Amino acid sequence: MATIKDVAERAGVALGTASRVLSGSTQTSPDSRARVLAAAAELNYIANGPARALRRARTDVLGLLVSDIRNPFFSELAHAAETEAMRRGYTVILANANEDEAQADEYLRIFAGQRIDGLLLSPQGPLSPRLTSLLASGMPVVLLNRRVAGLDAPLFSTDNAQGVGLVLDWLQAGGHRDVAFVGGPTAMSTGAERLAAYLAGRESHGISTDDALIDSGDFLAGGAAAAIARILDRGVRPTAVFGANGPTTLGVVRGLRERLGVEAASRIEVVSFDNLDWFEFATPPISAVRNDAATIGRLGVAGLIGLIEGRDVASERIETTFVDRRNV
Amino acid sequence: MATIKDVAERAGVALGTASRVLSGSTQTSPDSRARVLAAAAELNYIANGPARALRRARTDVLGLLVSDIRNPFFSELAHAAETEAMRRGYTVILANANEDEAQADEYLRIFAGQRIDGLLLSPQGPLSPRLTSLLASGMPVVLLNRRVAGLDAPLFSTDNAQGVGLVLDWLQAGGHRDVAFVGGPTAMSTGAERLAAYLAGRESHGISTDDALIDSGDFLAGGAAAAIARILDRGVRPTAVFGANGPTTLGVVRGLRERLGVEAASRIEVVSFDNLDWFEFATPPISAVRNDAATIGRLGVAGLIGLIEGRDVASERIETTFVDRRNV
DNA sequence: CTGTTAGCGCATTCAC
DNA sequence: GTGAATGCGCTAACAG
Repeated sequence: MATIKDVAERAGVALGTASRVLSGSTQTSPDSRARVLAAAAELNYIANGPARALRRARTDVLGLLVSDIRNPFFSELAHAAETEAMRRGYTVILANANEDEAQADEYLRIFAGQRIDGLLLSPQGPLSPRLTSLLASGMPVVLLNRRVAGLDAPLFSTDNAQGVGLVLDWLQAGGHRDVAFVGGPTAMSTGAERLAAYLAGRESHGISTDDALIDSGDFLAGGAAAAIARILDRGVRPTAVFGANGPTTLGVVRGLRERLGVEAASRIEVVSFDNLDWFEFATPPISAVRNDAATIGRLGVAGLIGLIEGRDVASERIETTFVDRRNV
Repeated sequence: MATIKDVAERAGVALGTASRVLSGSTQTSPDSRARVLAAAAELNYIANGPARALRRARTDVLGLLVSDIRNPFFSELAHAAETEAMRRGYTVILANANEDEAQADEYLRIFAGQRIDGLLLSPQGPLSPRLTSLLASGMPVVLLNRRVAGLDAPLFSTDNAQGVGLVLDWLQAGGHRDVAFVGGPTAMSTGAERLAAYLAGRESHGISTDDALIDSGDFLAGGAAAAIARILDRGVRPTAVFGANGPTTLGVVRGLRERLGVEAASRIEVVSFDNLDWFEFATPPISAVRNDAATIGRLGVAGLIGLIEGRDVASERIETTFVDRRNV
């Protein structure tokens, strides 16, 4: 692999000059500039990132820690974040915490070792010691969609209350009274906020306040199926079910069909936070809050770069829209 | 951030001793070992990756270039690859080519700059100059699922012919004669192989050889919907449709419903290469080849590490299984 | 077993 | 505007 020294030799200039041409801001003569560029092209020169990072004390790499890349919300977010980062000259390292705190911590260690310039974090749980020490070391951090107690960083997140409001309006318009709610872990701000907004708004939307209709899973299909089963076990018979995120709604539909059979399940309307490809094919079609992962990813990266460059960055709430599939 | 020098000072040993304890293979006295470890823990020492990489001329980082992380096949693959890599002491940098050659090339450049130790590649198209020069520089590479002409690297891929065989058996068992096939780009080996296997086997499985029933999209929903529309425009009326990958099947179902209406579409059986969460909810349920992305990712990483460590690595075909949802 | 030293590739400082 | 020299943090080679 060619080094900058090789380039300089071939161009007949000193190493410093080559460096200035290739990455420096300082002026260089048109002549040496042309010769260095030519030499670099001929040698197929690509600067050694680690060496550059060592010298400059920055890597132009951002770390993105999400809970599960297999969740379409996060894969869309990751995709958008990566695109935005690349556009701005940064590279993203993606890590999956698997909704597991220990693994999240391990990745934070790896990120620290790689000397990332900043961290995009969708936290799994409370503030870990490693995260605390990362913050203490001055690492720029932005939060994606989930808040964490004790961490004062800009947050880019869905407007959960607004999204739940759209669902409540839709439920009311459909004349539902007995509505089951399957939420996520209340330890996550997303889970807590969606539940809180639902509880706060149900009465004014003509929805039963019977708490037998409320249960929570783990924001994954398995936990949600178990939650809807528990609700049905209490003897209540909802006419509609609200799943608080994409995987939850998947589990809800599975659970309803297993428990009640396909026929009876098809008489229950399902509505979801997070809009998935297949909702249009369900029986009946599933209406949903469109949760704009791409915007969150894009704004998160922009905010993080702002932080890295020393600017003030404010949190942002991203509005949702609603996809009504009731009468299509 | 503490350096190894700080650790050595605090432990009262020389820099070299600290290095040996922290990452060296050579023996050190239990005493210095304990003191260095204690000092490192107290200082919250995390080795500077770039400096280490510079000196060792390796980064312990693998690059993974996929075509679209939003495709569940790849997000599952990426997840498995990342987990396996971490288990073996490597970090993965994930890049999305967006099914775009120029972007793929740009990422190869970034990978080269980061001095990754090896590359997991799911190629987009033909051999680009940059890929050629990467290979020429001795970069270890394994191919995931897609072959590329002129590149002789170990390939870890689905057994496409075997998977298509399972579909053909299932179609025959269902008594289908008029079957539409919606494939992907034949420039991709995946697309070409699935089509070839289908064409080769259809006659012996009692399926019409009318080529009006065959068309191809881009392995994305949009292209597939257009392809099934073209097929219907030719006046043929299939009783079953075979979608050659997950997004394709999504597009097929959309296209059928748009074109024929929900009622008529529900009388057409759909079968898919790649098994998606929602197939059980479709009307009628969609049977599918389970394409084991996780195994491909895991074996790919294992193979790549083998290459990096100088071992011989053989290509592997991963068998598929079939999820029959016809009579559930 | 341990201390000392060189140098990985680069950006940058200091002379000129 | 350019050349020479320095050192980022670390590992490995060498000498003891």
